[in-house]
Amino acid sequence: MVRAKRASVWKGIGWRPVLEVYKQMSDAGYDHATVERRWQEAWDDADVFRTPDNVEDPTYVLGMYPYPSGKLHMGHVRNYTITDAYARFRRMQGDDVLHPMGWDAFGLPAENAAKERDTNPRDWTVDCIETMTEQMESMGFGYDWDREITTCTPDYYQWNQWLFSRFHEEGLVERRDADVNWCPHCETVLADEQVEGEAELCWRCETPVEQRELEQWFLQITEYADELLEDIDDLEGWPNSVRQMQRNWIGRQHGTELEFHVEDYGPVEAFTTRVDTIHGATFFALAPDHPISEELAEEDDEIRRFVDHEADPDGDEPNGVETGLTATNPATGEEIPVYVADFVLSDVGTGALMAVPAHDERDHAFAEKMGIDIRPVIAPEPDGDEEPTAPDVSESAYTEDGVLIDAAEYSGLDSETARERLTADIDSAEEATQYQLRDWGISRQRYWGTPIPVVHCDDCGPVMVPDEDLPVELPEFINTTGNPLDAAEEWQRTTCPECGADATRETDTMDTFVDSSWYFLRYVSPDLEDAPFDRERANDWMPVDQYVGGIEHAVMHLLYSRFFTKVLADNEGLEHREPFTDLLAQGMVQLEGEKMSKSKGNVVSPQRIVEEYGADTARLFMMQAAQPERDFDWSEEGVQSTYAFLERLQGLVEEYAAETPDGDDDAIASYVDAEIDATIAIATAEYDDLTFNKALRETQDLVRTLRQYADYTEPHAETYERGLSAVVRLLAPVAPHIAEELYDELGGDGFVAEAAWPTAEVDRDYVAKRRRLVENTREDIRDIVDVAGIEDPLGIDVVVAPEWKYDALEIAIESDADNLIGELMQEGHIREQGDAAADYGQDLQAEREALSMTLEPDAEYAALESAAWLIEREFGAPVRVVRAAEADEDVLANAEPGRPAIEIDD
RNA sequence: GCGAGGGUAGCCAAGCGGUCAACGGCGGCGGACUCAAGAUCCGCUCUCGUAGGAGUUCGUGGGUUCGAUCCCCUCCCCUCGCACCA
Repeated sequence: MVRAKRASVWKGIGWRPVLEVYKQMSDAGYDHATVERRWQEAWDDADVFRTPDNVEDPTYVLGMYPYPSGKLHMGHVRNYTITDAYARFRRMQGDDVLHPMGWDAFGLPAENAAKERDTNPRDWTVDCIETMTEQMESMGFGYDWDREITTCTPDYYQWNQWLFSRFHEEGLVERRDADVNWCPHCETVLADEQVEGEAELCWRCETPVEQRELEQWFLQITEYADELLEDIDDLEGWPNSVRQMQRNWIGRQHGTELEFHVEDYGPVEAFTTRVDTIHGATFFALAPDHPISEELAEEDDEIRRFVDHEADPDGDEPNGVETGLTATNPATGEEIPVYVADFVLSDVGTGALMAVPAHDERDHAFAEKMGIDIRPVIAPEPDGDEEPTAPDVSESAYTEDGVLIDAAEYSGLDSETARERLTADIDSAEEATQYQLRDWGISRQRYWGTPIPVVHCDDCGPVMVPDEDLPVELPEFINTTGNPLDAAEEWQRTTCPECGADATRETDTMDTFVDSSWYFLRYVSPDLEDAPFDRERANDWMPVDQYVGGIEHAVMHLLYSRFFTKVLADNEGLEHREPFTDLLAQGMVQLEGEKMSKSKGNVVSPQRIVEEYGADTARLFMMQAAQPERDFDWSEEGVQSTYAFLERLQGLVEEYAAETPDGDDDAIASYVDAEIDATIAIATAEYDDLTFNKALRETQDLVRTLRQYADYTEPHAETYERGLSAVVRLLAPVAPHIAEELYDELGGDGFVAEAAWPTAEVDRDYVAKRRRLVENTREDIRDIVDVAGIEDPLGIDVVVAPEWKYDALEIAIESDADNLIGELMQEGHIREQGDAAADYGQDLQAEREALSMTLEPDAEYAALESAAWLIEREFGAPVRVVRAAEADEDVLANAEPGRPAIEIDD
């Protein structure tokens, strides 16, 4: 309340009628549509974002290219604002920058849309691309459109086919019958990675996936499993979550493969990671679809019934049926019963396992249910030289490593050693590695994709189409159920490249993830006619320095791209084994905590926002709302306040341009000047880190400081302009159009997009100390005024501590003497302060461990002097910053380094 | 269950050993301007305090430390990924 009244004291102090200007501004609004269009055209005319082929090693900034679905959504806008802002930042820092855009243009939605609209996928896709290109331009994204790629053009997809042939030559392509995931809705197969969650839903349409057996083409990514796994450790620029997801997906496990001899059937291979527990194996279990189970089911009704009806691999309960057979434990020679059990999965390990109920939770549950022996053979490591004692396994299994017990000559060994010994000692046992990763099935029974370049000949079988006959182009679209290529009979008819006989074309097309596994290489030389990419230039320009996209591609696209890169490195002379140095997985744009989706009807249209507020507002709001990797809520209020901010900034710049102020280069100017430096230093570091939210916060703070400056006094023109110019450039990566406009207004040469990034030499630590000092001092004054109930201060003295206190503080920090006061008193100039020295010494002693250096006395004086206007402005009273030498003794008692004494006259 | 990331004032969100009762924004409150409203500007927004003080706070409970929002451990909750994985 006290402070409220004070406002009247300094009303009207202002150098000019700022409020009037604001009022006119807000009535007029700012004409974002005109401004934005003007600069988009200007950039385009001047080829600002072109990256010539002859640059040496540009900073490669890339957003995951979009599927052309028709309209940009907020996720796209966020994704591409991040890359655009970063690319623009790097460009202003003087880097050559490669920032291209293209289209992931093959895919089922185009086929569905074509059917619905009675058109064809190509026309539909081209339309979508056109619309989205316009939208991207209206957002002000600065791409090198000369490098645009579109994967559904033969120019692009011929290289998918060419690469397929190269993979084939390297033995990385295989065709085989396989149980595959079949989406009945999409009428095509899906890779394992494209099936989501426990319910096994199609990643595109969320239809439950079925199993089918089909002849399929596979790329043998498993050949690279080890390298793909091990190189994850070096991907330090990637988020941990993504790295971990890829590790899990590859799922490598080291263990032992060994044979159990099953009565009547001979040796059966089992895989285990815990061969050290083999003495506790009390039964053997087969998957329901294991060949032996299937054979048994032929003869045994009980087993038949179990396999066909009861087995439920998805249920929580382990179910099983006894076969009456026994298996021989290769370590002990013991005969143990064989079960068919549904918790054994045929695609894990070998589909058969030795079960050790004492040391495995699942085996334990099954044994309890079936009344099978539970025999502990691993004990926890005992303390000291005590004997190991068997763990209690009646309730649950003991699954840790430990010391072997009741294990014949292996008793007493630790688990690790026992595993090595047993693997060596058991005849049929050998070390083995299992992976969860499967080969990548790329066959899709769809039209709108890259035709697999293969011809089927009755005599020669499947034959690769020779390179000179590539591309195999898609025929005209036929609107039919199932795969349109199956209906394209004429297209199918061809001759065998090997024997010349009549033959038919392969009608499967490639998974569109093939397209995206190398598109980042095509941008390097998009028009090259005799190779997918220019090898030399790719070696110079790759890898992508900063890649940005959604987390949903953590496994699929990002793993396949790594795989392709490694294959190209091994066989095509690419000198990089990883495609993406730094990866940012951007967060979602939500509405009231929920993901935006058409089905929920909570979608905010970027187009509407651009129309109402402009692209700059949309971009700036998004970038300041949260760190790029975090989810955040869209907020209409937030957008409005961002818009208002831009309007105010424009008012500030226009006012300056209309009439140059004529203030002095005084203490206030030096404060503003220091704040400009501080802002530049901090914002630059934050831009480097892609933490735009923090960079923008600093920048907006500076605008506030500048406004307060101009409100308070007539600014020093040079300082003020430097501040405005810094703000404009710091904002340029995120709000590029208005930045161009204001840069122009301030008389900048050329484009701000090509202007030099502002620089400042300041120490962030120094800035923090200075700001802290000023802030603390202001707070202290507020406290005093408040607590003491001072209505109307007449004058405020801020008194810097005497030099000897700084000396004493320094000594206190450095000293480790028990008696600090004694140590201080050894200094003559401190000792002569008498009681004051003793008092301060006691204070220091009390806070001994918490002391830290403040600014030097002169720096502190200067900082306070330059910030005095803030205090005057706030409290409406003249402020004197006083050096210790000019102050009274009794006042000085309260002054400490970093904490000036305060005297308020009321 | 395993793994990754989180839990900070009414909400969003910085901070990640002392300078922290904790930046900033939104919301709310008071004031300036206005005939008024809006916009804009200045403050306030954990509790108590007549000169900068004190108390209680950063999911929970412990611990390390002279000192913890910040480090370690337990537990709870949220989000994401994987999962009868042998």
